[in-house]
Amino acid sequence: MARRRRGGGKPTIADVARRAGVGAITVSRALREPDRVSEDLRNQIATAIEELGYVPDRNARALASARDDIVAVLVPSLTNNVFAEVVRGLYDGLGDSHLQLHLGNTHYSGIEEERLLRVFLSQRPSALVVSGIDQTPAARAMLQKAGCPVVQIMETGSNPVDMMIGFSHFEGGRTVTRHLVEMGYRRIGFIGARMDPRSQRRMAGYRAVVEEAGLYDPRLVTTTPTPSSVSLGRELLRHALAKSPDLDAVFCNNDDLALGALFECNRSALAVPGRIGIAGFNDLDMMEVAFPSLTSVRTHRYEIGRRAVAMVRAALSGTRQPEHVVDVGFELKIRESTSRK
Amino acid sequence: MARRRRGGGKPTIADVARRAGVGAITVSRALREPDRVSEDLRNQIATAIEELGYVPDRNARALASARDDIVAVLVPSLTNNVFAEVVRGLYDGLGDSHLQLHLGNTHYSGIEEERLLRVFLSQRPSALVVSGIDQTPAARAMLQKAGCPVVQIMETGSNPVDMMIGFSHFEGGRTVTRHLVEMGYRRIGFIGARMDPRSQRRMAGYRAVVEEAGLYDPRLVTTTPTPSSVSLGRELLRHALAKSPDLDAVFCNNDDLALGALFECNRSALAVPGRIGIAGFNDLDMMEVAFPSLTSVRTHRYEIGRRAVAMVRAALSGTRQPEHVVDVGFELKIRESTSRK
DNA sequence: TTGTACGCGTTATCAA
DNA sequence: TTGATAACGCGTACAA
Repeated sequence: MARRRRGGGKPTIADVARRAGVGAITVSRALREPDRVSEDLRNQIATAIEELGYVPDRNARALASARDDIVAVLVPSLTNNVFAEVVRGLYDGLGDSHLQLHLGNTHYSGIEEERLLRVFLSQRPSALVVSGIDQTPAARAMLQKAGCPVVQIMETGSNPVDMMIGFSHFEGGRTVTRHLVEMGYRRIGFIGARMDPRSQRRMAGYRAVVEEAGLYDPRLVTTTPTPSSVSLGRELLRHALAKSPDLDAVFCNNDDLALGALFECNRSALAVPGRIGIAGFNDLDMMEVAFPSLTSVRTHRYEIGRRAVAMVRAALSGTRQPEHVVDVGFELKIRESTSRK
Repeated sequence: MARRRRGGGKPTIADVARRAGVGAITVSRALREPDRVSEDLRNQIATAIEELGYVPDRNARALASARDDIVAVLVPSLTNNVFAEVVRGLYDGLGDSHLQLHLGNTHYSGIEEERLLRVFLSQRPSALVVSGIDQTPAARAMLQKAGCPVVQIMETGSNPVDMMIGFSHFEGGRTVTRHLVEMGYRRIGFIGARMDPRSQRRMAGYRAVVEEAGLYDPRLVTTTPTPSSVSLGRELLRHALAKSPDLDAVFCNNDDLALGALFECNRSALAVPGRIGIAGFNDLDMMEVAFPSLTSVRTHRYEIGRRAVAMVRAALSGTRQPEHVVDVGFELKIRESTSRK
């Protein structure tokens, strides 16, 4: 009988208004700025909403107000513990703001990052959070004219699109390697998986130190583009030992590899840290618990997530902070796995 | 001079149309159904889009077409490896469809799930994917009248809101425990963290088996609402041993706990599996690599993600599959940690 | 193959 | 404090 609407027949703000005997705009206001609507009307409206089961349509709202409460986030991986914690930080940073996170997984691919950027941009997000500093030129261009705050996370560099928060992976790599040298290891290897830009910079840090110490030997380096895993750590260490039987320490590109390396040593009865020293990167929870406990570099990924959102919120509310690039640093955690007597 | 638009002055489809010398609708079509537009115009339009840097507005599109390509996904955690892999499966299941994932993290809270459901519903998603079968009554009601396909994942049960794909955690718990009994362990403990509904059902499976075998003893059970971690596994095993020094095996609620338990045994020189048998749940990559390798239950979370999206796509295209509830099962992986000679 | 008129549900603007 | 009206940018229906 009644003319059918195009949509699924869901109640609209007009239905609520009619039922509450007020204008549509008043309902709109009651929802967004309750203070500006008299208590009487507010109650009538609330009742009508309840009875009708009205749910506001975000699309219409975004269209009409030319704004949107979405923060689009691009990370290379969700499975990777490190980024999972960044995301946790981002969520927690939201607090009581009305912002919503929109997650995109680039799978460590610049092309995919570009594609997702296009998709997300079409949502007219309030802000953009992207990982790393190695965007493709096209992606960078899109970021530049996005017309909203942009935060690059997990790394620091000299050419921020807008804001930036992270740390230097190169310095991280240097720090662990220096520690290994100081502990007296001389045949210090590097094993790395995936070898994304950040991994490469950590490796560059490693190389800088061993070269400076006159300890560099290409046969000590074992990498693969394969994604990282504990089992891969085991394999890579085996390869490394096959190539250089006199290897006496390894800086593992990340903690999963380090754990795999430890298990391989256990299985082959190679004493850690006596025969072989092991160090990882990121300092996941398990590193401290392992036996022997594993040296690693603690990165502040949760904090990075939190503060990235804080930066976004500050920018959105106009109170943009003076420092657009913040380096949260890292912390070397020396443990049993590199402490030979 | 020119009247300013309300929006940020971003180019619209009308701008593109004007520049390309065609009607707006033709641009719209060129974007969505390129085949229905002559090649000439298509090229002109593409050029205009390029020059203007036009990005379509998804909000306007969703509003006008009363449809949306978003699949809203609610998971209890993103940090948890298990759900991270589910999400990976979901992404991969998308394939070449135009669907987009919208992720929400409920933090294992029914209240938060309710809140997010409301938020997501206001986006009028094309489909909904939620974790588990323990929604609050209010959440369940919202799901029921969502007016779109709904998939409950990671568990099976008898009252699907719509579709469902997962496995029985109760059976999973029974299977591991039975294995432990069969291997001759007699003082079989259970350690569990977080104790969300799925953990509880696994524990119920454990209890069913040990009771049947006349082996049940409440002092063998150690649980905590604290989120799971490797270090917590270590602590819980320590507590368990303090309470029951004769403990000879543990079914760990998940693999992180199992790894922590293993490290604690290593550290305390308790032979695994000789003195203590250890079994985990989920079968993460590291379980096979550990020394000794760790028995676990392989769950098909990636597959669950993939197939959940497949079910959504089928439902959306009308070719709804006959079976609305699918049980993908699990697989007991027997390894060194429970194989005493 | 292309275009015109109109509606989608909401909010901004301005007036009452 | 409240309301009428006109956008917001795009897609549908129908016509050309």
